[in-house]
Order: sequence, then C-alpha cells, then structure tokens
Amino acid sequence: MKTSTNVSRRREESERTAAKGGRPRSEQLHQAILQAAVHLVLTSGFRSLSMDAIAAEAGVGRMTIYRRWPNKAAIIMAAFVMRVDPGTLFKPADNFIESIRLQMRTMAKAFRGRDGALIRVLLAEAQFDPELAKALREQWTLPRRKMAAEYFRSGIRDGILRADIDPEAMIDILYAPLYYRLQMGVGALSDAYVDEVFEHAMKGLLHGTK
Amino acid sequence: MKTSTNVSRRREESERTAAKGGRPRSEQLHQAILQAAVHLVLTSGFRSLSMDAIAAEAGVGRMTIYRRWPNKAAIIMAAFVMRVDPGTLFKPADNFIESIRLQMRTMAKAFRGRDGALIRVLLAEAQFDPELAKALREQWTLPRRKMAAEYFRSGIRDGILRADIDPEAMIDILYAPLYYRLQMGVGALSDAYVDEVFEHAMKGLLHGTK
Amino acid sequence: MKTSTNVSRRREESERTAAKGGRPRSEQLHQAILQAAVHLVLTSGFRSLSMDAIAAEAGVGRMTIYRRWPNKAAIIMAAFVMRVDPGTLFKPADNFIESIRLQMRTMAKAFRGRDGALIRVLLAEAQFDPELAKALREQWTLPRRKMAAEYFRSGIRDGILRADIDPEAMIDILYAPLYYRLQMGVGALSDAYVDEVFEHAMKGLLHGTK
Amino acid sequence: MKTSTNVSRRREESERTAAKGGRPRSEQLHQAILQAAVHLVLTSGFRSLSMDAIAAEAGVGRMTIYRRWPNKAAIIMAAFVMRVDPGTLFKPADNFIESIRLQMRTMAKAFRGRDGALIRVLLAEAQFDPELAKALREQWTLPRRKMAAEYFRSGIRDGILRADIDPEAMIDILYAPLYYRLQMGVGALSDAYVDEVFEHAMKGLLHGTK
DNA sequence: GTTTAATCGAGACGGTACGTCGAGTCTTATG
DNA sequence: CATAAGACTCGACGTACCGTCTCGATTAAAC
Repeated sequence: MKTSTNVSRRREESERTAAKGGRPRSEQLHQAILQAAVHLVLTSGFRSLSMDAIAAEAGVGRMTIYRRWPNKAAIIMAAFVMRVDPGTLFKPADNFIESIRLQMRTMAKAFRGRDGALIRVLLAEAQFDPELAKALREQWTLPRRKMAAEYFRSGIRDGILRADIDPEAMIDILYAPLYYRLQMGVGALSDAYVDEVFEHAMKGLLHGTK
Repeated sequence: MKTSTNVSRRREESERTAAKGGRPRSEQLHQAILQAAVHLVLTSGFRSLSMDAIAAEAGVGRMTIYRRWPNKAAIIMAAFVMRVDPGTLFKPADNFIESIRLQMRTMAKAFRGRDGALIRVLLAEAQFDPELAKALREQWTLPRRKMAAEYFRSGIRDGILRADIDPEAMIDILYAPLYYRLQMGVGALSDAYVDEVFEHAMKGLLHGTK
Repeated sequence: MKTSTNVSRRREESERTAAKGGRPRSEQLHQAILQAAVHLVLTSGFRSLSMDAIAAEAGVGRMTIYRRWPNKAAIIMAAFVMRVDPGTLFKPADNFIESIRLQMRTMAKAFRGRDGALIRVLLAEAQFDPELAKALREQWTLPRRKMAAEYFRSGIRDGILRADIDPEAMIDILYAPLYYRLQMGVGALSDAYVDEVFEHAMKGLLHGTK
Repeated sequence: MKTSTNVSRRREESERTAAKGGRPRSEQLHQAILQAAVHLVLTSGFRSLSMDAIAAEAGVGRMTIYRRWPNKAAIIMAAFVMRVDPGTLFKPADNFIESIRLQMRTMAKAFRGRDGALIRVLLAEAQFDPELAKALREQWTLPRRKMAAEYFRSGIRDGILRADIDPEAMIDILYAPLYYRLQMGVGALSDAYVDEVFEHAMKGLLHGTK
C-alpha cells in the first residue's frame, strides 16, 4: 500500500538521518510533514488533500501536525516559504533594463513549475482565508514588491526610467500579467509571452506622440 | 428564526408572481436559489456556505438544488453569469483612447462591488475545479477578451494605436492589474489607480527614445 | 429494462381487457397495483419495496396509488385479503376431529406458500402500525378465530370435546405454533409437524391420570 | 431543548462514573447508546427511531454508533441481549409440573413489560432482516428452547411426563401462545390466560378416552 | 543509568456537511 | 375529470473530514 510505503520511507530516512547525528527529531518531523503535504498537493490537488492523508503520508500522528499549523493552507504556506529564495530579486547586471526582463523570465519559469502550482493554491485559498491572505502578502507579495520598487526607483534616479513613473504601477503592469496567466488558463507563460509583455509595457501602447 | 422568515419571503413572492401569471414555477425556484446563494456568499463567505443553508434560505429542498447544479461553485457561477451584462464592452465614444479608460473604470467599479466578490470566489474556486475554470473562461474571460481585442485592432487599423501592438498583450497589461488588485489586497481598486495603470501603459515606462 | 417491460405488459393486458369490454378501468388499475405490489414483495422483499417501484411495475402514477391506500402495508393487506378464501374454514367432514387436523394442514400449506410470506410481512409490519394491526385483526385473525370457536363449541355440544374446554385457549394451543414456526425459523412447517402438535395437544402432555 | 438536556445528563453521569474510577469510557458510551436507544423505542416506537435521534439522546456522534452496530435493529438486539437473564430458566422446584407453570408466568410477565416491547420489535424486524433473525434465534430462541427441552426430557425420564412426548412440540404448544398473544392484540397476556393454556395443554383437549 | 517529563503514533470522539434515497404532496399536460 | 409523469419539501441515511482528546509507547532530559 502506498501509505505504509511512504511511512516506512520516512522512517528509514529518519533513522538514517539520526545515525548521521543530524538535525533534531522535531525538525525532521517538520520537514517530513511539509514534504508530504507538497507531494500530495502536487499529485492529487489541494481539494482532495486531507489532514489524515498528510499524516499518513508523513507517517505522523495528526496531533503532531496540528501542534505546528492550524490548517492545510498554513502547511502549504510554510512549505512554500521554505522553498522561496530569500536572496536578491534582480541580478546586478550591467544592463538595467535587461535585468528586469530577466527577472520576469525567472519568475515565469518558477510559475511554470512547482512554485507556480503552490502559488496558485495559496492565492486561491487566501481568497477565503484572511489569515492566509495576510501571511501570503507579508511573506511573499510585499517583500518582492518592495525590492522591485526600490530597484525601479534606482532606475529613475539613474535617469533610465522616466521620472514621472510610479514604481507601484510599474510593478503591477509588468507582473500582474504573469499572475493572470497563471490563473486564467489563457495562453502559456512562455518566455516569449514575457518578452511581449515587457516590450509593450516599456514602449507604451500609443504612438510616440510625446 | 431567520430561515423561516426567508422561506416565507420566498413563498409570498412566489404567490405574488403566480398571481401576476408570471414565470413558471420552475423558473422561480431557479431564481430563488441563485438569489439565496449569492446573498449567503456575500454575507457569510463562500467557505461557510453549505447546500443546506442555501436550501433553507431559498425555502427549497436539497434535491431541487442538486437537480440543477453539481456543487456550490456551479451555483455561484450561474448567478454570476445571470448578472453579467451581455451588452457591448466599449461605449462607441468619439474619443477612442478615453473609451478604453472608461471601460477600465467601469470594470474596476464592478470589481469593487458585488461582482468583484463573486469573481474573487469563482476565480479562486476555479483553481481547484477544472469544470468551473472552463466555464469561467468560456463565459466570462474569453468573450470579453475577444471584444477587447477587436476593439484594439480597430484602433490599430485607424492608426490610433501603434501597428506593432499585440492586442492580447495589451489586454493583459491593462486588465491583469485589476485582477491582481482584486485578489492581492495590495492597495485599492480606485479610479485613480485605474488611471495610473492606464497612463503608464499608454505612455510606456521608458524615456521617449523611440 | 425490467420496469418498462412490466409497464407495457400491464398496458397490453389493459387494452385486451378493455377490448373485451371487461371491468371498469378503475378496477383494472386496482388489480394491477395489487398484483405489482405482491409480485415485488415476493421477489424483492418488503423492505426494498418502494411506492415508486410499485407504480413503475404497475405502469401507474404514484397518486393513483395514494388515492386508494395510505401506505405500502395497506396495499399488501388489500392484496392479501383479496386472496383469502372467504369460504368455510372447516370442511363438514364425517369425522369431527380429523376435520380439525385437516384444517391445520391446510393452513400450514398456505403458510408454506405465498400467503405465508404475506402474513409474515403483514404481521411484522403490524407491530409498528396500529392501523394495520387493526385491519389484520378484523379481516383475518378474528373472523377465523370466530369460525373456529364456533366449530369447537359444536364439538363440545356434541360431546366430542371435553365440556370444560375453552375454545379460545384451544385455538391458541393448536394454531399459535403454526405462527410461531412461520416466524421463528425454528424447524419446518411440515404436515408431520402439524400432526405432532395436533396429537400432543389432543392427548395432553401428562400421563393419563385424569 | 430535550436533546441538550439529555446530552448533559449523559455527560454529567459520565463524569460521575469517571470520578468513581469506573468502567472505561468506551464501555460507558456503549451503555449510553443502548440506554438511549431503548428509551426512544419505548417512548416513540421503533419506526420513528433514527440514528440521529439515538446519537442526540446519547450525546454521541453518529459514527460512534455506526462503529459498533450496523443498524437500528442491531442496537436494540444488543440492548435486549444485555437485559436477558442468562441464568437458569426453570427454578429447581419440588413440584416439576408447577415449575413449568411458574416459568410460563415469568415469561408472560416479562412479555407484559419492557422485554415484551423489545421482543415484539425484534421479532417483527427479524422478518425483514435475516441477520437479525439469526441473531435473535441464536441468542434468544434456541438457548431457551434447549434448556426447556432438557427440562422436559428430565420430566420424561422421571416418569412425570408421558414417554411419547416430543419436547419440541411440547415447547411450541406451551410457549407459542404467549408469542401469539404478544403480537396479535387478541386478549391479554394475563396469568389467568397462562394458566388456561397450561391446563388445557396438560390435560389434553379430548375426553380422557385414552 | 535510571527515572521523569515530553512528545510521539494511533485512533476514537463530537460534530458538520455531504450527496442519495424514499415518502407523501402538488403541478402540469394528456386523453 | 382522472390519469401518468415527475418535480417538489422533508428528513433519514451512511460517509468523509475536521479539530480535539485519550491512550500507551518511545524518546530525551534530568538526576
């Protein structure tokens, strides 16, 4: 049976890790639960995900999960946060503009993969769960918006971007389309698409009458 | 008790309508259910919405609901579709550009109200329910994209918009930010915000080097 | 499909009968319903019997049934009463005593067949349904007890039975065992069993010390 | 409200028992459920008995009931079995014959009370439920028949009963009338009635021609 | 090295909502 | 007008999860 297989898989791993004198057991359980939750979400979807299933997959009692997180969404959120690269958003490239395009491509690539699936789930669930919405905003959305805004402001200071640009609006115009495509099922999140959005936004939609 | 109040409300209305020789009973039930569902979603939220509650609020048996829709999301979808104005998207204004801005404002206003709440719920639920995703795409997203794309293409033909613009990308840049703000809880969906997005997108983000 | 087959069966029969200028249509429906009900009880059991099923089997609307009987049990009761031979209970035989034994055998035979199944169902259902209990008592139990009591009394008058016998108790001693075996699943309701009960009751259980 | 009253009644009792360091909790629930079920059957009848009602009356979740018994009848059966005195059937009296009469009276008395109501329900339900029929036969009918048969056989051995008597037939003649009266609503199950049946059966119905 | 105190797995518990089924009522269209 | 068809309200069914709680067993720390 799948469950017991996974249980023993976790157990064996646990013993192995302990033998290596690794992290404390509590930390191992943490990881095992997050891993199990993500695995189940990616394979079976968030809706058919139950606390029981996570507990079984992780080889763990239900209380052990509830001791750490209040609900399924919080687990996925924790797993997602753990995966997010806390590093810099924009590579300090010699070409300011191209660096933006590259960052957008990186994000699109993430959205195409595992992170995209998690974001989709979290963003959707957040519509019903203010706690989660807050967490998502504070741990994902706002930090990245802040970094982007700062980067864009530096571009304004350096005279590369127009002075009358609002970084917040710029962020929305460039990145909202990625979220839109992630959720809407209207066309792919390809690099070509990213480029197109990027070019259009940069050049503007009107004739160069200014 | 709340329920019986609502039940009788529906019943009285039913008799009144029948007295007017109005719509067939079946159609009345349809409306009563949709109305009850929307009312409950708007007051108590989608998560705490149960088939029982809808049935009670509508003064209707559970089976009558299941006969018509397979789940809660489908009910909300039906209610939403019923509300959507199937008319033209862009008012044939003398000023092509301003007409776009007006349409964006109209949409933002809708998003601020009842429709926004429904869209939020539907879009979120659609992330877990492919059937709903399909319905939402076909009955909401795609038709409006199509109309917008045609309008934009006419702008290109008339030489108002640049010839090298992809209407699809233009749609995303202009409208995705509205969805983004609807969901993210990052700032309000005010007319001022709409204008800002509009202006930035139209003028472009770069210096007028073109 | 089974149902439609049966429906058309009834319909064809109906037309045939009508062509013969037979009983009024209402009476035909009556019979068709009772027949369908008995058929279903005998094949599928009383528990898995629904008004829908009867209506479908009889090719009849549900209201047509409810107009005639208040519930399933009443239908079976009606069907049962219709089958019961309203004639004499005891054949006027030359041998008074043997006539009793014969009557017991006749009853046992009936209990082994279709009537037994119906009695079992009715008697059981009557434990939960006072109306049915009354009907069963008045249309089945009491009439037969009365006839038997009279017959036994004639035996007393004629000096064949002891003068100090209470016919009611005699009825119970002779016939209750048949009902007991019908319900208990303890041994068969064979003629041999009937004879044994009969002999024991007649001779008494004690040594002939009297 | 009735339910909450009963719930708390059970709860308080639970705490009291726990304070006494009494039976394990699981056993308490068992008892509470059986008690609630019997109470409801005796007050409202078996037909209007629902799993929901039992659960509410016992202050218990539905699953807790389903974990233990498959249906209502099984619960009543369990409650009944628990009440049945597993002791000897016939008091070892100095007078063999009178001991039988006494036993019959004891049974009649039981049938007049709570046990009679339960037996009625169980016997009726058993006509539709082979599982229950089997349980009732094996846990009620057959054990008592066996004890009675042995007792009667000892009477034969001791020369008190006639040698040609079949204990099984004797059981039926003596006891079937009690079941008959229990179910038929034909006369009361009084001690006088028991005596009458007893006397008739013992003396035989015919003239002492033997 | 043993004892003590957490922490664990397992799983039963009360509860809520589900989706289905049948009873009995009421409506509509047919003949 | 009575009917067949079938939609309606109501309420019980049995299931699935939720989040809580209890129970031994296992582990880790304190002694």
